[in-house]
Amino acid sequence: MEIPSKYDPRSVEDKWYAWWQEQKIFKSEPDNRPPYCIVIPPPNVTGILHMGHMLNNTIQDILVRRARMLGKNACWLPGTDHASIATEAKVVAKLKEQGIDKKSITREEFLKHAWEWKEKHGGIILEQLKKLGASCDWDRTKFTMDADLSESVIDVFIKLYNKGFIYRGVRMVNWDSKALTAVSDEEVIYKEVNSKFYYLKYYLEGSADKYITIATTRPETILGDTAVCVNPADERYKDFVGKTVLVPLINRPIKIIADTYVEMEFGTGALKVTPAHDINDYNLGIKHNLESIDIFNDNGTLNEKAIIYVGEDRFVVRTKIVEELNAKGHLLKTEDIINKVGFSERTDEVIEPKLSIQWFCKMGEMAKPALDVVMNDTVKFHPAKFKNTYKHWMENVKDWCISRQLWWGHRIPAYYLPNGKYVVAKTAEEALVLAHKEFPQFSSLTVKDLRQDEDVLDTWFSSWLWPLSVFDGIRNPGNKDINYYYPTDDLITAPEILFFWVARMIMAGLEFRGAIPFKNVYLTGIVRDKQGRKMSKSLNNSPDPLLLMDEYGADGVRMGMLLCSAAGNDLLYDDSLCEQGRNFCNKIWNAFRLINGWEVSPSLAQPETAKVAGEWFNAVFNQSLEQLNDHFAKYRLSDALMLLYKLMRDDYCSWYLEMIKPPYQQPVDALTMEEARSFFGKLLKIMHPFMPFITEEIWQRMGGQMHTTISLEQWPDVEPCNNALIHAFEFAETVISEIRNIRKEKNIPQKDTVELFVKKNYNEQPDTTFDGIVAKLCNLEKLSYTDVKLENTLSFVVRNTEFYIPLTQHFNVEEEIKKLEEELNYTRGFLTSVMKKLDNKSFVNNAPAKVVEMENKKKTDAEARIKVLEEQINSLRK
RNA sequence: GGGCGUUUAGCUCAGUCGGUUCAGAGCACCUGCCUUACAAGCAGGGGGUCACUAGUUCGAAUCUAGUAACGCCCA
Repeated sequence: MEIPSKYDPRSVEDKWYAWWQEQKIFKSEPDNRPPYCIVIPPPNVTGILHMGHMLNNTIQDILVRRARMLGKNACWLPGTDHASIATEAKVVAKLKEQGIDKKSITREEFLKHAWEWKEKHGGIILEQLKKLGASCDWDRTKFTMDADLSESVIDVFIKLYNKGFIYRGVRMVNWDSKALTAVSDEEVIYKEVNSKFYYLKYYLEGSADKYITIATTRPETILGDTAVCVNPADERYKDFVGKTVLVPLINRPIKIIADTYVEMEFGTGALKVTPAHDINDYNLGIKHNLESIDIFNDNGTLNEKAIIYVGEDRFVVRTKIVEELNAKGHLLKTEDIINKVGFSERTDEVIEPKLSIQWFCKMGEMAKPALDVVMNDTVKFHPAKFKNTYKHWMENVKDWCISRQLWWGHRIPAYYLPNGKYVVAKTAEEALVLAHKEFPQFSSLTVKDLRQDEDVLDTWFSSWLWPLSVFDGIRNPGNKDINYYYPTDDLITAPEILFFWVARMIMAGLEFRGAIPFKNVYLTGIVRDKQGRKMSKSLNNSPDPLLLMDEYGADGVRMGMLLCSAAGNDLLYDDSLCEQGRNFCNKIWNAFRLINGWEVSPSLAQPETAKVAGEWFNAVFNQSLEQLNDHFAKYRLSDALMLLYKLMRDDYCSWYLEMIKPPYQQPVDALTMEEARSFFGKLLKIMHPFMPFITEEIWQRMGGQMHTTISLEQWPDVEPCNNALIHAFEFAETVISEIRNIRKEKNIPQKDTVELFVKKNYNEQPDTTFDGIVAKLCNLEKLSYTDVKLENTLSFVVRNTEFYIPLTQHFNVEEEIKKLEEELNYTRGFLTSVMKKLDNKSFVNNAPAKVVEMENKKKTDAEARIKVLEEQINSLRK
């Protein structure tokens, strides 16, 4: 059967993926092998596969597949998270399209729609991962809102509440007035925007001309002002402190207070204080016992406390109020400034700092041990530089706002009594029991009188349990799975979520199981476009991974992603990387075609060249395998792949196969064929984690045994081998390269044979190991040794051995002399630099003996070479 | 404003213990080849003041300090 000269991934990939699944290759159940486990960073159910997932999941698949081949019981557990804000926004939008307003339906009705949406769209991304070749145990797929995982979340809430770690409090939160929920600090993106600084006059009470000027970027918030603050050391305002001014337009009297918090140089040095709408003002308000006036509704419109503009949007009011302030003589001037404004990561709405009652989780006590395990490398970060960032964050950790004003998610298990007090329990029934116990005065209370908290928990409050809850480790801490797979081995994620996911998983692991959740954290970079911009929908600069895989093959794209991705570094993605991956697949494919096309003759003996070639490649392979294992141990996957690329392309294809290639249309001997196939098989195995599809395809074609998959082959052991051979070949390689150069310079075609004479000097004995190979690769008619210089021949010198190619018609004495003189000059310069060191007494006295010895060897070698070159030049000049 | 990191070839990056495995790799580029596995290929080649300055040292891309540019996180 004719094998096409181009590898076609499309005809291969789906076939093998389906077969792997059918054969349950990725299935894992506890047994007595050592486990290797990765839990997937659960992608968001609203998500579709993007380049970040491609990178992240390729890395996970490589690690899992290698572990499987190392004989471990490898389990890669997939799943998704419910992404409360993003999903709820999607569902609300979808309902709106259908003409349904969220407010007009009940919570239960809404959740029904949400679940329908999840069932329909929630699994898309996992299906896409299969295209990539992800070797997940799909039978174990989890979702953060599965019944068992949900129960775990609620159990943990109750546990932490009873421990006093969860409390309810009034705090300044980041309010998203579009999503109508508080968002965490981590979900606020600060962007620089062009703003205006408005200078406003606040007149002293009862005065028509005395005023104090404040500067603000948010004039609409003056309606919530409850003080003006100046620095006590500020001479300009000394007389004002303690006096009363009137808030413009509404004439509310407020005090002028003094606090060193105010910077005299900033703005006018007088600060309007709005405790309900600015975190710094809030703190100032607590200190000075100021009133907080919240003038905003949840949707960003003004409420009746603002007195004017009630019901109008905050940004509309900003424009209007400036006009009015100007018209009424309160606006002194405006200035253009650039300031940073927080935007919601989810809705891109300007975040409103807002006072509200939220649920919080105390972090201090849990942070301490979680910091320790990272600092002492119980949990290792790759690259380690992220330890610094982690440390800084953990030492300045703030309490975690865990409530969200949404319906999609885990509802907070707090039940309010008619008097506003509450109890925390798993069910309403249990809550009632508790209520009766804690509040005996409500003895007639029934379940119907209890009102469950309307809010749900932050999605991270379920993801932080992920490595535990997917194995049911919260509800059933003694079960077989959790005991076997936990702690998991490696976690692969982005540094962006180091704090609000990785750190919290470590905390949760230690808090709820007393053990770390994973041993290694591999932090990937962000995939950017060629110009270094983040990939985003709005820029439309992100390629569709599915189209990419269609064009270059999953293996090609996997290789493309990985080639440029040192751990922790951002990678600048370009299609040409995938092209390189595709080309490499084609190279491997053609190596297979070559071998596959050889006819074997059982009667042929193995030629000496093929024997040497086999020994040499065996040595190279084992040396490379050792390095490869080392790269894996250090999580240097990009280096590992590059090593494989060179091993396959340069060493196997360009050198080894050319060494053993039988003459055109001649058969190959059986032993050489066997060796070539065996090496190829080993190469396929160690490349398999990176390129699972092509390696399986060729493996099957070579073996023709459908019952064994390369995925379960054993990773080769490093065998002892002849490393001296590798070194010896370097000399032969230089000789071959010199001859190729001469052919090229003199335009001598490869098919014309040439003769080569070798003259050893200084009584050196020739190492003839590679002579046959040199002769074969350079198409030599004859390779012979000589004791005399040959005249009128082309020549070159390697180390201090002379080589002659007797081709008189190509010989030009001037060119030869020139070439040799260039080398002579270079070597003399080299010797000078060596002598400089050796003549330096401090160097000889202080440097380690080994280093000095090396310099001495360089000296002798250079001197010997110089002598050979000089003699040759002299003989040419005769 | 505070913390951290980065700066090596046109691009993306290695460079572990300061010293011949130290100036490297891949890509890109240039030259020559449609040589019978592969032009998605082969064989060659050019290209860097290791950001800058000072210091430590016999010796610095590597260690120290400062400067500059860029990036990330936090406020």
